[in-house]
Amino acid sequence: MSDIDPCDLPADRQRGSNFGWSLGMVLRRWHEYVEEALKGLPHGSRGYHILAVVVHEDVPTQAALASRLVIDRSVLTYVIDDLENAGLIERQLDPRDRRARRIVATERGRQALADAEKRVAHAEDHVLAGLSEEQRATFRDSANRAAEAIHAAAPGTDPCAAVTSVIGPTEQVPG
Amino acid sequence: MSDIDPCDLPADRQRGSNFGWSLGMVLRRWHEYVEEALKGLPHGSRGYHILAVVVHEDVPTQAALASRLVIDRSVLTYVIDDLENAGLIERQLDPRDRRARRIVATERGRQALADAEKRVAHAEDHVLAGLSEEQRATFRDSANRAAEAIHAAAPGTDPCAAVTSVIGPTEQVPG
DNA sequence: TATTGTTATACTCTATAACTATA
DNA sequence: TATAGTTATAGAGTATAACAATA
Repeated sequence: MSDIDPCDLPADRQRGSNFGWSLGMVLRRWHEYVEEALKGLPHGSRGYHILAVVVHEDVPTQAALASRLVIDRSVLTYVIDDLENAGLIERQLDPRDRRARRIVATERGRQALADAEKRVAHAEDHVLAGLSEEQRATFRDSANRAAEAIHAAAPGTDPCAAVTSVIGPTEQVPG
Repeated sequence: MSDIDPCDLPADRQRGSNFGWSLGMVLRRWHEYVEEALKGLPHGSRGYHILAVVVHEDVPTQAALASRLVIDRSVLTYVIDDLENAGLIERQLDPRDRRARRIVATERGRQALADAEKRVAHAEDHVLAGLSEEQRATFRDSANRAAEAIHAAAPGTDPCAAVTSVIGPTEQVPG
């Protein structure tokens, strides 16, 4: 905790990881391809994620939806505005809690999602063109698993406090 | 090319991919952890990526460095400014082309990088805590492979034109 | 007093373009 | 004219906080 852990890294990690850079590259390209593929869907990939959860999962309120997707509720407001204006979802009032809004997809929204899912699947295969089909499947699966673990570990918590105890607040620039 | 490809998706992809969301989750957490771990290094993870390439690879000019990392040269300018002010790198003049600047690491810069690499490796293991050690290694490797393929396929090209021909400019919102 | 959802504001990144000095 | 590097500006995306209605 006080010093830098002199743990032995495997040889291929001695010379520095570019994992973060690689992830950024892949995500950037994913974004470019998917935004292009989802033109016409309000807020593109963000609207897609929201619509997918609304259709495939049963989320009671807007707040729960925001928590599920780890986005701010103030963002959710205007994305939902535009999805609703496009006729893809509806805000339903909860008679038991008049503050809450339940978001449900319209038939048109379900169709739009089905179409979007095909497009996204195609785009993703092109983004991961450097991998074999089997590697793509494994990569997808690992990404989902890692993300769910992150989400489950700290659903809305600030991770900085935790990591400080692991990494340690030592000098950064020697000299 | 004209219609939506009715290709058969595997069963686990019928109900929609959350791959992009997952990648975003992982990258966000990576960023949080690594920025925390690299406090004191100018520009955090971005300075780290640049320093790593400067130390481990032989890049002749700033422009080549920007191309290698796929960042804008105008961004490179001020990051390099701060890395240089911290004494981690130097701008060397090329006697054969007085416009060009060759970026080289100082001894202090190499030490800072070695320290940063240990911290980043630790942080990454925590980010991927949901995966086994073997899965982490595979995931890293796939990310690097996919990113290099993306970089090699279009080093500086706009991918939108290409994807349009693949996805097709069909209707997005049915009705 | 706490929570749901909305609105308004500020801040950070990034992309873009203008500028200089060389070639 | 084209390129290397620098500087300045505008836009998008995000985070934050204040607000009204309800619990």
